[in-house]
Amino acid sequence: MPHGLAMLEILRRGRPGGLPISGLTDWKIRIYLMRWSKTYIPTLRQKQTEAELISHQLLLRAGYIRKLAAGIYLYLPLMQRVIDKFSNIVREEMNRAGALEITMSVLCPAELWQKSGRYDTIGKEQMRLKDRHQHDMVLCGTHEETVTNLIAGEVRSYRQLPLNLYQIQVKFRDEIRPRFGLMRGREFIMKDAYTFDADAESFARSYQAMVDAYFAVFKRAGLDVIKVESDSGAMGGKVAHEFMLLVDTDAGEEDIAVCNKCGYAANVEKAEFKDDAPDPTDAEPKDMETIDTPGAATIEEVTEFLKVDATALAKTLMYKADGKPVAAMVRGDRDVNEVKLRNALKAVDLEMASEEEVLKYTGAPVGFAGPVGLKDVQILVDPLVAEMKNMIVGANAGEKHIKNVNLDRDFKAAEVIDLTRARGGDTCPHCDGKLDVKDGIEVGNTFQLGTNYAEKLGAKFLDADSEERPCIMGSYGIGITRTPQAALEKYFDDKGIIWPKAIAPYLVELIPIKMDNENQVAAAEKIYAALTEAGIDVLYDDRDERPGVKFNDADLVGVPVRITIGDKSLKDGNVELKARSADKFDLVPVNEVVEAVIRLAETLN
RNA sequence: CGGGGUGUGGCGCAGUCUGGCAGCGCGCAUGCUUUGGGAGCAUGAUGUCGGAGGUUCAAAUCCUCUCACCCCGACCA
Repeated sequence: MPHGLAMLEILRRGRPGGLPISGLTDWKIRIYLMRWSKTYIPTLRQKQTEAELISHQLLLRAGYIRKLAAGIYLYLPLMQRVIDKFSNIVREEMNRAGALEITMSVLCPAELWQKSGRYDTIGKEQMRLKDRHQHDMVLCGTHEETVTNLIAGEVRSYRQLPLNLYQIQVKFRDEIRPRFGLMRGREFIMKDAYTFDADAESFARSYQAMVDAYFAVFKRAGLDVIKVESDSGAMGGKVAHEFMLLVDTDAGEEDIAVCNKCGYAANVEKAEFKDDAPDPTDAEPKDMETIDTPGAATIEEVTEFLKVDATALAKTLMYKADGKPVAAMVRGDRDVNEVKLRNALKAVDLEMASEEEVLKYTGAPVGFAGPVGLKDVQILVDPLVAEMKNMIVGANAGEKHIKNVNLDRDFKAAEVIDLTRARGGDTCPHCDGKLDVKDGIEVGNTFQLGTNYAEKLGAKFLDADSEERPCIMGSYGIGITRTPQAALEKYFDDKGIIWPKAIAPYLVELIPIKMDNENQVAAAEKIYAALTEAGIDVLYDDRDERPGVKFNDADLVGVPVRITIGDKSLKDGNVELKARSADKFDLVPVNEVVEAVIRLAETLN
């Protein structure tokens, strides 16, 4: 028996699940069962109603995932292979960057989160439970507390730094509303890395090393991502970046402001901008005048009623920040950026005031709030409003507005601070380019954490001058399960998935047209053996199905390269080689298939 | 948590308004015929109609409670 077929016998008897098969060289260790009839790929013909996004729909239909409960998914054999391939890319690039792989527990004593202070601020998203001894435990959605605790007391000298620890592991966040399949699940897999440095210069190098590694990871995975500035949210710290995959479908969960000239890019939550509106009139302050505006509550209605531009109005929006009333003022044509507002207030809890609360705070129904005469309400004013003269605002009375209102003369601001949400067409804060707002999916993030966690959890060391100092930390995530799904928002057509080759479950799908044709099966076995020996992942569709079924399943599953074996070409000793992304195939002699596959794969994303 | 919606065979759905034998398509099993883009014929299996309680001679259908899931919003390292 030829060597190839002997090996196939080993494979056939091998255990599913990818356990190493003895006697194979290192690079063949990840070989699995690859016959369709022996694996488990439950494809579905019909659209599943539970899925909205195309990527989610495809993963369900092509047999990659199944749902167990809201936001909790099982990864079937194809998905497991995608996860393995992407994880390995991440692992290799992290290791190359000098990070060390560890595994931390999903469970964590609540005590550590109480120490860091996040137990009280992270909210209901954190899953909490008690063990049999009634000890409070949490399920980790991120591991700053755990890893910092690990380091605390163990790292005592600057000589032991820098340190970069990472894991690829399950996370749990009890999302208020899970959706979009793997993109917003409650349980998911994440690569999370944590750096510990002794000083700022060292930290800058560690951070840059992670940024470089991230670009390398996404490039290898066939994904174009951009790095954008982001808000650091509940992580604390000042500087943060997100790695975004820009998409054209409606799956974009984040709005990204991108300068068309200088490369500035930021999450709209964070984005700064220069406003282009004409300078406010330099008219002298006029006397305030209360005017009736019957039936005009919204900005549109008021501008229509008074025949003025929205830029002449100031909106006063009522919020409740940690239980206290707050008024946020932005220009009439602008929207409040709630992240900026939250940061300005340093509030844990921020929500818009209800209709009843607005009535209580302002004495008027929604739509007529204004800063003049507001009592016991903190007023934050956007700079664009601060420079307005003779603005029009709500009168805190039903159906009334006030004209010619001026800051300082007519009301006082607790603070003048940027509260406005950037929008497409705004001018870049760093050059004279224009900002474009695009839809993106976050696939990775990096945070500069400073010394907050190290101080609270006692990760301190002695520096060269024998002084005790807290570690400077960073944390870095890549969504292992979300990224492949995000990729599908870009790589699909009306027939199904078109994987980038590096994260495809298999590189090649092998389809004999007729399984009861000896010549076709013999050629298939030969090619299967040759590709397998060359270390190429092949999915051999050995089912006795009609060709249409096999072709449609192949297109749905999205393996990048397809080899079709049929009588038409086989009579001349050829098989058909076709890229999933192409319309046409090439004829290739049976004994040259391996080289041809490698050559074709080189040209594919 | 607020608003809207859906639970009927493995999947997709009809039936519910107006109570009266639980149906259709796909899939599944067996046989025959087929075989280059989701085959045809024949035969067959599969349901506590999400759950509990109630009304009724009779409940998938009406009433009450409850659970799960989906969509919109708030939230999101």
